[in-house]
Amino acid sequence: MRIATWNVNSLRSRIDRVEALLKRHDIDVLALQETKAREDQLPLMGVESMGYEVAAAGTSQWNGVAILSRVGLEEVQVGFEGMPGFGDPVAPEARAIGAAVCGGVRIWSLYVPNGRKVDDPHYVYKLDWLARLRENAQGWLGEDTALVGDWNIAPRDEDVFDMTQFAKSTHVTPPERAAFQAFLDDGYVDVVRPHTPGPDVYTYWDYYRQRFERNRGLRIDFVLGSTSLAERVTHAFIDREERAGTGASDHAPVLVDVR
DNA sequence: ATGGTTGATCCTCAA
Repeated sequence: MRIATWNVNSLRSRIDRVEALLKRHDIDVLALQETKAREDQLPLMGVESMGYEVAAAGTSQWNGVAILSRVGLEEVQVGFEGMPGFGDPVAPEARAIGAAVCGGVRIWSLYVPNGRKVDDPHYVYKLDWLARLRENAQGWLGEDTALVGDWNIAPRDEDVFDMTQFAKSTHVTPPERAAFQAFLDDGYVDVVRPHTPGPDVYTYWDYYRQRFERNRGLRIDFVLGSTSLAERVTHAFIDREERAGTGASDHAPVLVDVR
C-alpha cells in the first residue's frame, strides 16, 4: 500500500495536479492539507471516477484537510479530544486535523498550527495544540497509526537551508522541536528520514525569492508511524519534482510504501 | 528591517 501526504495549498486550484499525482505514483491513500475548500466545493468527481473515496474535514479556513482513499475509508473523524474547539462545527482549529481507517491503517491528516511569530498568541496555541494531540496520540500507539502532514516544525538544523535566517522565527524554536521530539520519545517513528539521506531533504520551499530554484527549503512535512506500522514500511521518498514549474504548491508530496 | 509570491474570504489576510 502506498500512502502519500501533501500540503496542496488549495485543492480547487490544483485538482489537475492531484489527479496527475495519484496516477504518476499509483497512490492508494492521499492525505491533503490546506485544502482551502468547503466540502460542498470539492470538485472531486475526477478522483471519484478514478476509484477513490473522499473524506474531508472541509473548511473555509486556511487549514482544512482531506483524505482520498481507494482501499477503504472508515471511521472518519474530525479533530481530537481536548483540542480547543473540538466538537464545534465552526471552530476552524477543529478542521485542521482529520482521520480515517484506510486499508487497516489509521491515518491522521494533520495541519499543525503555523504559529505565525514567536510573540504571537498563535505560537502559544501551536504548542498547546501539539500537547493535546500528543496526549491523544499516545493512545493510538498500539494500532497501525500514521500521523502525516504539515507539522510546521523543522526538527533539526539540517532541515533548514540557513539557520541564521530563522534566528527569530517559528518552526525551529526549542519548544517546537521539543514538542516534535516528544512524539518520537513516546514511540512514534519518522519513517521517511531513513529513506531520504541528504542533501535533498526539504519538503517546502517558500514562493518568495525563487527559493525552490535555489533549493533553499525546509523539511516540515513528516510521516510518523506507530511501531507496528513503522516495521511495515519498505520505502519512502519526497516527490520534489511536484514542486517544479508554474502552478506548483509550495510543498512537495511525501510518499511511503507499506507492505 | 524589509521584501518577495501565492490563494482566497480578493485590495486584505494568512501562509
